[in-house]
Amino acid sequence: MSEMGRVSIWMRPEQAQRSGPGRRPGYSRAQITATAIRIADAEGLDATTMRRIGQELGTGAMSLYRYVPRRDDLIDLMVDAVAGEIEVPDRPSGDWRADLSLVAHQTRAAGLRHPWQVTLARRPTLGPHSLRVYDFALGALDGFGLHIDAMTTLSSMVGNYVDSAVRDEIGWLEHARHTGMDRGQWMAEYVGPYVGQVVASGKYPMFIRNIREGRLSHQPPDERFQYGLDHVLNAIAAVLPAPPTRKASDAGRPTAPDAC
Amino acid sequence: MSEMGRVSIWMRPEQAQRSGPGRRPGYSRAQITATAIRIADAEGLDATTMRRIGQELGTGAMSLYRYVPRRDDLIDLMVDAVAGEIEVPDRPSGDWRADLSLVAHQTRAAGLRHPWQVTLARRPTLGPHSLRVYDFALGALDGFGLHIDAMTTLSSMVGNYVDSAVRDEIGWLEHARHTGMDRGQWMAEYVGPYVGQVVASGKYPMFIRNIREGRLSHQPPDERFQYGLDHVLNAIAAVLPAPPTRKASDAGRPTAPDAC
DNA sequence: TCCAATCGCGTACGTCGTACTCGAAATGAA
DNA sequence: TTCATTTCGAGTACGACGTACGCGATTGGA
Repeated sequence: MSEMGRVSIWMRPEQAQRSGPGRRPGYSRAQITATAIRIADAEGLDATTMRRIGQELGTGAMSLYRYVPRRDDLIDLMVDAVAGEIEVPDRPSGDWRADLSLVAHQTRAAGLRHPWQVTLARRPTLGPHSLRVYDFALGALDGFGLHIDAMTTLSSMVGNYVDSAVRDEIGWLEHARHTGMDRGQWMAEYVGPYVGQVVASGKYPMFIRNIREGRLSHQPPDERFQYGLDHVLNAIAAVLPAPPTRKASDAGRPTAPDAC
Repeated sequence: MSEMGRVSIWMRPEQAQRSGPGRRPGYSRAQITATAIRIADAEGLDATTMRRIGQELGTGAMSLYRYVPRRDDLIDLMVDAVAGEIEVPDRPSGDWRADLSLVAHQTRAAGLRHPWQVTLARRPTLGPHSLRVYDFALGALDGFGLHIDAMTTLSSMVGNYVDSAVRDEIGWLEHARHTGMDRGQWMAEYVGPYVGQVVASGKYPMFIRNIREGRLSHQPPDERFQYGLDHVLNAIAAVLPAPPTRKASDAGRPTAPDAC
């Protein structure tokens, strides 16, 4: 029994309705995962302890281990459940820019609904929902004659941008939860004086220019996100060859140099 | 005294040699940070406990709190110390592509030397060394007439790529430390059978193509990193206007769009 | 010399994940 | 219906963790 969890959680599917002797399970992975996500959304991942989840379900901590080998595996399940909220069509539409834009916005929305998610740094989740999103994003760049490696690289540029942007957007949240100060306090008390001191020091000229001339951080989050996303998609469009078979709508950003 | 650490660690510099009564400190922030980094390099961040650091220094855990308000702040110090290993010139060279490439490779090297670093998901570190690197990378894109916001966005595309690439490169390391299995075991036992099962299922066509046709994951890490970096830099080059004042050497547009 | 400030650090508290264990419950076979 | 078999629920316990608190030892200035 102490050999549990020596293998990927995705290889240990929950046994569906068993037939045979023995008591029937009173809970389920989906129920436990949903409860854990609810707690993490409201109070952060640190508050999402096994005891707390059990308490929320009206049971003890150890009961959960009948359904999940380890807390880390439960977090894998949580991440994939969040990926399940990302709504993408079954198949790319043919407009790669619209498709990647859709994935980006959906992923951002899911990230904002579940702020704890971006605080994680883990190996990529291989759960079914994550794979579905991955497949859609990669498929959007299919049909240009690119090598699969090039498609992966370009597609992940969008993914990397979204991750980074969402992390910036809510990065202060976890910190706020730890210290109990909201964003205003954080700016004013925690880093504000330090930033002022750095600016006054005269070192780091680009950092200072960013503080002085940068408008991005003063814009509404939606516009800020779109601004960066447009830059990334423009850069991709600029290296994307013209689609060979597909009719060139405004999708492919014509006259692009070849990239591979 | 319990008000300690309610403000950024960078606003609480270590008091240099104090003059006045009282015992002289026997340790230093730099010494504690270096010790913590050494432990984290060898055994991972989880093993880098306050007790362990103290033990390595021949003292107790609580002694460290004379120098560092909280463990989180010590981690900030560690991150900035790693940034201090990134060697960049005082000022960009004028060849933006060479400059960004330098930062990318140096950052990767530092990340590989300190694998724990990429497992962190934190607000950006504002320490002096981090700011220096940030300033250099941003300055490389100066002189094209771009708005500071555009420069920030493009520069961070490189940073995001490096972060993601290094994370992929050593992502299995932390996991290996937790489970005690090396990469071979991890592939063969942990996800291997699952990946085979996914491929056999026939779903996720792009994922399958990546497994079947993708050469990237079978290449040496250095080439893999360079491949992705070239794509990112090519994409940036493709949206970069011609430099107005600077003589157009091979810097702005490398005339080598195909890197595959 | 003596005072006050500072350091080193032992002790202790509340928290965590989870290994172990055993009674309770649910089934199929008799 | 009865009972052996199997699984579930959950209490207890262990060894970590970060760190609050407090006290004796050390030091420079008056």
